[in-house]
Amino acid sequence: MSTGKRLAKRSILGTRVSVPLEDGLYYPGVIRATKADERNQENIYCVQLENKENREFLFHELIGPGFQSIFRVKLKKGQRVFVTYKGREVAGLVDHHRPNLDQVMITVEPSSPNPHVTKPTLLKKKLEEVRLLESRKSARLQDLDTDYSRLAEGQFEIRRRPPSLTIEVPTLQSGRKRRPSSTDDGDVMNDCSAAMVLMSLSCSPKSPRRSDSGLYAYSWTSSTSSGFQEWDSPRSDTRTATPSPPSPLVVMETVTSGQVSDEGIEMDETVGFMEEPLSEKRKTRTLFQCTWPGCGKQYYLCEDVEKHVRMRHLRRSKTQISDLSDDHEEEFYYTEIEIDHHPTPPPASPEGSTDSVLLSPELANIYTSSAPTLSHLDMVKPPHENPEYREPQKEREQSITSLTNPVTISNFQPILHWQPHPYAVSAPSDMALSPKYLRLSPKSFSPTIKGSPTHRKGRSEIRKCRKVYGMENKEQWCTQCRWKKACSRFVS
DNA sequence: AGTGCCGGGAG
DNA sequence: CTCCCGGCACT
Repeated sequence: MSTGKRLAKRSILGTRVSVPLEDGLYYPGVIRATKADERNQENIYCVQLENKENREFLFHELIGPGFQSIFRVKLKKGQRVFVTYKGREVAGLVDHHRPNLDQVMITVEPSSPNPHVTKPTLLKKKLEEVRLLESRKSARLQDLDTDYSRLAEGQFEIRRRPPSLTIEVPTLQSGRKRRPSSTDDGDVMNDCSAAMVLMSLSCSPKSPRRSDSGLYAYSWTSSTSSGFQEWDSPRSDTRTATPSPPSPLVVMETVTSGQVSDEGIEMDETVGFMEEPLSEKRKTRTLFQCTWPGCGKQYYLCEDVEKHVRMRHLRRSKTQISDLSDDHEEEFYYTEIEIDHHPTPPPASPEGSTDSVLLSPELANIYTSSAPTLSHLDMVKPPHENPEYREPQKEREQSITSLTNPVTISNFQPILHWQPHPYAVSAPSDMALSPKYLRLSPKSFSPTIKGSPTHRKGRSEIRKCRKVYGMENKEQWCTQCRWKKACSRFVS
């Protein structure tokens, strides 16, 4: 039953974003104007900083709803961030960010307006729980706070989960308590401008790689002539000979247990962080896989894969390696993967002794991207199969469709559902998630992934937020979907 | 059983 | 209004 109606779109102007300044830190600002840069096929955004200064940025530099995801960023020490602590937002400074562990250590000072912060507190958060922008809270959220105030004296905050962006699953569904996601205020922008904006990304994915830091983790391009290595994918029927961004793939299923670590550092010590639920529930084996395009080497040990990335792909000499102890750039180029009951051959040994790749990149990709369940691959359906998908932003269409090599998306497509790991949610998958972008190259979405058993027509092919983003990324759903209303994003 | 979303209730 | 969800149609 389709209402056939779409929500009105809102102007991108006024959108709050985070922008990188010279010190490598991100600062809040508001988009005041945009202009097209034809040569780059990329919009230029004029952003007004808090000090009223206006600066210009390219799309890919902006972090915010509809723009780049925070997952793309490696947070620097001293970065001001916002997290939810015991039901209320607090501001803190990043102490250390370990992308590979999806771990951000944040110091929160008692000066924070959050009454729960009575002493300097070190919080361990997952990146997805970290916001660069302060939330504008609804009254409801505040109400929730009072509840917490009453309850928080004891251990209740453990039972009543602190709000978080974390992918929530059934527990939150019960009762009528609002999911107090503080991203809510960004949702409008998500819905309204993501398509346009992500599209813009798709046009110029040539993110400049900053040499000084890992601010831009990815340096990739959609052009086959980019000099990037190519996947030597056997899926020859599609144009998969595509340079793929070093797409850090995901494996970890949504794990929300990290939340409880809101208690601060003491508690953090006692809280199993991520690995526990998975390894317990399933007989899985954790491997570390290089996500550099065309590589896919796997190692048992984290340090091995880091070494591999540094030396082989980042081309750093040993002396450099020692210099870069705080750089951690290599962390962007590998991911943990878990293999379910899979007769995997023994992983490669550390760099140097053998270079054999355990799995072909493609195979590895599949495992990685869909380790939780291969069967979900069949959910990933090309947008063109949604006959009624409409374009909100006509004016962008031309430049987009002129993209010669949109195939890249197909490489990301499989990861879509498995975003829990922040690095998998970064730009590439955002692009793929964008309806606009999806429409670009329908052919590239042909179900080349094996293990897609169904090709049934009809309802199952309707792309709705739940299907596209999955339950675990409910915060990315359009508002309508979250309210169990007719989807406004994938209109059908 | 899973999904989409209407209709309607709570606040 | 916003947010949430029971329940039904549909697959």
